[in-house]
Amino acid sequence: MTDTPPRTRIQTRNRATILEAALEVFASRGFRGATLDQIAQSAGLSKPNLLYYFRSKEALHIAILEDLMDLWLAPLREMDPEGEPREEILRYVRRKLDMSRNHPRESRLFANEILQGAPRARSVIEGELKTLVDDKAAVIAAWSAAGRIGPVDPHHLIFSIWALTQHYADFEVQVRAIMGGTDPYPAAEAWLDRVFGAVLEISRDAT
Amino acid sequence: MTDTPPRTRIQTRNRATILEAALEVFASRGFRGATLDQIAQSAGLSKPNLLYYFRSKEALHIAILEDLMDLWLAPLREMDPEGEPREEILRYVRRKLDMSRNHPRESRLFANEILQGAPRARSVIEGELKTLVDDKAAVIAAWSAAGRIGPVDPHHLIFSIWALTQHYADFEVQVRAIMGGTDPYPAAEAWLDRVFGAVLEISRDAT
DNA sequence: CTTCAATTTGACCACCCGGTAAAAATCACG
DNA sequence: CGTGATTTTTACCGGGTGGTCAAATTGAAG
Repeated sequence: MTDTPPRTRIQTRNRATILEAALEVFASRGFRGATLDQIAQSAGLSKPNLLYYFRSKEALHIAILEDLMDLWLAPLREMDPEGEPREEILRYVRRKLDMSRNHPRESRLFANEILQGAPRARSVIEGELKTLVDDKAAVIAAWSAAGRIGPVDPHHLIFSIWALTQHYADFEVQVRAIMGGTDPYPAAEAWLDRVFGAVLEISRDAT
Repeated sequence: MTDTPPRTRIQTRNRATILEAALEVFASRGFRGATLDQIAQSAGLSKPNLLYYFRSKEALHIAILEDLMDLWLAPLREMDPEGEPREEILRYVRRKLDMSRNHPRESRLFANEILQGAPRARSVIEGELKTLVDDKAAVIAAWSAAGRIGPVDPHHLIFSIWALTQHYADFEVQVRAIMGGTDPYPAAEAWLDRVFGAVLEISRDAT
């Protein structure tokens, strides 16, 4: 599974440079749209030299995807079953929105992969991701059943958080075209707080 | 601007077949990822024959995009300033979710285009789309100011509707991986009703 | 300075892909 | 059936792209 990790300083440095460059190019052009020449040039290396570090374009893309998943799932992992439900969920929303703001390329790369049918990430999604989501969905369901938050469909709540937060990164061009020069994130943060605040509210006509 | 419309029966039939095939392929592989051979084969034509109907790959993609926009914007256009605010918005949500359900390929094609920075749709987005959105946002803002719905940020409300509904089409692979074999749409419909119902609710601590 | 391994380069290749040209086949119509 | 326009096919091309290979260069260590 895990091949021998990079050894020398040159290896670690160059692998990092390549991954950074590849993230940029893959995110903005998609897998097929990206070329090894572009990535190599953006990394300041020659194409054969790049291929010395990563066996193939595919291997490079997979490496990025693997690096990505930890970062990507961290906010959901941090959701604490022992915490205050409403606060935990709202924090997750904020952390996820921060991801869109601070890592838009990662978001777009991931979106690209899913859009194409997840040809290279399918196993992670059906495995690690699904497990984590089911796990946290159970937590949320318990909170809901205990009346500590309003009645929610846990899975669809999670989908909503993903959709709403990632939208600002994935559809950035559209958002910016409509909002003009303004930075959308401050308003988005307030808005998402309001949306999920309202959804988690315990129904007023409860006893 | 508009070139001479198709004349003969063969033209209309074949153009339609090609557009259908191209929608399929572009949606699932992206612009760069799609090949003319795939599209031609999927349409049951030879590549040169396809190029007899559309001058280039780019022209074909643009033609699809143009066809798409009317369909895509129809639900928002239908939002009636004279209608009952809450009902109008909730209907828009439902219509948009129906779009994801019945036209997932169109949704993914569009998502692909935006993700890549809207190289071929930029003008439509900055023009037609922005105008429409600003228009409807003003309507929503008026409703909100009149106290007929809760206080909302109209633009971000619209973004939220787009994000939540399109998510089920664009990230279908992920949704299905997590939900298993179940059709997500029935639950999604109920959930989105609940989400936007809660958001539009007039604050309980109003006088 | 030597020496061996790690790294980088330059030259190259086979394949794919968008697009063209021109001949061949088909169609519409009198 | 004849004829001119429309449609389809066959053969082809040039550029781009992922990937290879062997030689050259550089780095680490005694």
